[in-house]
Amino acid sequence: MKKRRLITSALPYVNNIPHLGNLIQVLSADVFARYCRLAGYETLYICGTDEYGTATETKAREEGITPKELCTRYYTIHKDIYDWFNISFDKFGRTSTDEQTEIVQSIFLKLYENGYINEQEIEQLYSEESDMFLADRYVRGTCPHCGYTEARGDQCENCGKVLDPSDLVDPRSALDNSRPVMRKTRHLYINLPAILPKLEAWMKEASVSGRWAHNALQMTHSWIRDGLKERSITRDLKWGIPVPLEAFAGKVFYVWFDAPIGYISITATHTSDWESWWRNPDNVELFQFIGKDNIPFHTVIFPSSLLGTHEQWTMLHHMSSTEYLNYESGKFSKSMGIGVFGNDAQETGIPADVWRFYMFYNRPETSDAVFTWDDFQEKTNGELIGNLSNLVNRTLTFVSRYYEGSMPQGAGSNPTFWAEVAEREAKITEFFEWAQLRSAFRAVFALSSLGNRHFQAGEPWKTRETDPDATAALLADLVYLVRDIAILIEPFLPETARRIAVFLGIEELTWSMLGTSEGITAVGRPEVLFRKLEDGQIKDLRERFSGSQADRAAAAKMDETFASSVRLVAARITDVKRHEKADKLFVEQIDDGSGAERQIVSGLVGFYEPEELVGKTVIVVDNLKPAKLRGELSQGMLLAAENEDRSIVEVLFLNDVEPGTQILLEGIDRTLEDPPVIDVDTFFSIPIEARQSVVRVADRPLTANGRQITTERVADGSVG
RNA sequence: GGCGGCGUAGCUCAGGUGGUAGAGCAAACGGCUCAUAUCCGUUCGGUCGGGGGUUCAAGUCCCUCCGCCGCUACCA
Repeated sequence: MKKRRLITSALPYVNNIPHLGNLIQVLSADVFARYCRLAGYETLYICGTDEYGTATETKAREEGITPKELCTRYYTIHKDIYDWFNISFDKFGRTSTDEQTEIVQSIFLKLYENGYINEQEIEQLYSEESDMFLADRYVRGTCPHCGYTEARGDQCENCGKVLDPSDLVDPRSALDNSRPVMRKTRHLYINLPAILPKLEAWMKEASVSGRWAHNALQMTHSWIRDGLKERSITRDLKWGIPVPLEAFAGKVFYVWFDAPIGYISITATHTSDWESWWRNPDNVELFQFIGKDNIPFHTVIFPSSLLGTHEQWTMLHHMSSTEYLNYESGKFSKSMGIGVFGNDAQETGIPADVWRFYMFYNRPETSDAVFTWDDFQEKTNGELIGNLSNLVNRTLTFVSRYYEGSMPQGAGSNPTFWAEVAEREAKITEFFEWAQLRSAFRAVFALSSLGNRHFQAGEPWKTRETDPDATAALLADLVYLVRDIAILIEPFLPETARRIAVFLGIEELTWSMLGTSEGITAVGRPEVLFRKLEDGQIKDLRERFSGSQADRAAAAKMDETFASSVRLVAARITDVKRHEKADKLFVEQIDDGSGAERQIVSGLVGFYEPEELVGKTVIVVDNLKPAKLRGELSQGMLLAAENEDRSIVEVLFLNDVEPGTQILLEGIDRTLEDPPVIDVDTFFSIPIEARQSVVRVADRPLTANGRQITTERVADGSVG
């Protein structure tokens, strides 16, 4: 009796539109689920959007709609994309449901009864105006580290320091601008260390029987080694699941606690019999498909939550974690809009099966992989069309042309050929069993290639009249091989498999048909399965979705960007001290002409002595967000040129330039009066270089009082 | 600087527990014509990032250096 298989793919966060890199997990689980169904396992594939949490609450607030409305909007986008890719979910649900509330609360209460939940009292900011505790990111104020006035309570966007909202100087509510007060609040923590012995006992066995990947195990172990502590599971938010304790009314669970439980609750929205899946470890195997960044949640946090209930749950059996898919020369990036997104794929006019083909042919199974348009074209034309599609086409065309579409009747099948096929099919099945999808897929193409060789070696176009009996037998073998290939690719290319089945007059493909030679009586004239990807088409797509094109455009106007975002001024160094707690840093007092005191920190120890700097006039980035370097405030940054190996660092000194003078780009002589505050990354995104001893941005030299700024020792190098 | 990952043929990638380097594509040549100028065969091609070590034997283990990516820092 085969076990039932419960399959999940990581729940995508609702307000992210998935790109090809994200789609891999959902597609992988789909292939596995389709395989399991064909192979006769009772299968359930569950996924859905993860909806609770501050991110959606904030975004909904900004747009003036309810979080639920926002989620519904995005849920539809997700669903459309997955539908287009033919993902065969048994249920694609969402986490904002009554079932989720009920199950999360009951799991929590079990943990609570079993003593794995602790509470701690902390002080948090509270808005009396809005009558609510403020989530970390709803508090704004002045960063205690760098002085940035718009710092958020969770993290200062300026200096990047992780903050506690209570650290903020002069805090205010981002909702109503009122001044929040400190108020005591209590939060609940799950005691993961207390559950650890159970977790380890379970993991020791599960990781072996489920054949967890080496890297997943290693990641889990290191996570346990240096990170396992009590984790807070509640928040003072509205958009979430209420904590079912009177003393905690008004609080909700933190998303990471409830999200994995979404797998269970979504099942519950699909069938009232959900416990037969999730509370049935003896008969159900759980396969989870995730990205490599998600491993600890599925190996530690979620299992711990379940183990802590002291009840029976269906726990993770096999985990398939994919690596990253990169795009052309870089990474897929949601924030920067780089790459191909789910909705883009639809608009290319390229069928879903072709996308699916390439995603699996090049699935990032054991290491990161790269999506390139050239490779996409090459693999599609060469393998999908030249190899597999061609075998189908040449075989079926031959039969329908020379045998009027009826199944050739010959001297019986070739046992040597079928022995080889059977061996390969067994291997492919084994790959499928452990979700080694890419290996399985490639092996199918190798099998197809074998078919092409068999066809070629048999030369039926020659023997058709000289030895009709043998020729008919050969063709019959090939037709059944085509049928087998249709079965084997169904999980990957469902639409294509269905079309081949139609040519062969087969209603339903199943794994048990593999290797058999019966059931087909007639062959229809096949239509071409795929159109080749043309050079011009690929070129257009590459340009349309090219990040580098945007980069080129940006580079072309880099000087403009610089002129409108970076303000450089001359400043005189009045004092230099060694930083007491740092080996490489000087702390300089400077006069920037404004009369105000100003301090900057520079990593010049070893390159300059203090007396070489005092009294000199240097160039300072004026509108850089202040930062604290090893405890000392740095309000700006001085410019220095360095050669390639950083063996020479040359501070850019100015002669006869008054402090406060703005440094300009030649040809763009406009001063910047009210510059935006920029962070270091923004600053460094615009390269300043020394070329032939002239300091430039793009090709424009920097000038002070109309004179070009030059270097003495570093003729060519970068400036920062 | 620290932690993690990676570096295998022109390209995209395979290579549990160490035992004479693999696939596909690209390139060159030849063959075939049933098939979407497709298919089949042959050849070419790598001191497995550099160096050192352990071993009878290392792409595979250890050390070190270099380069790239991610996170991070007294980067700037």
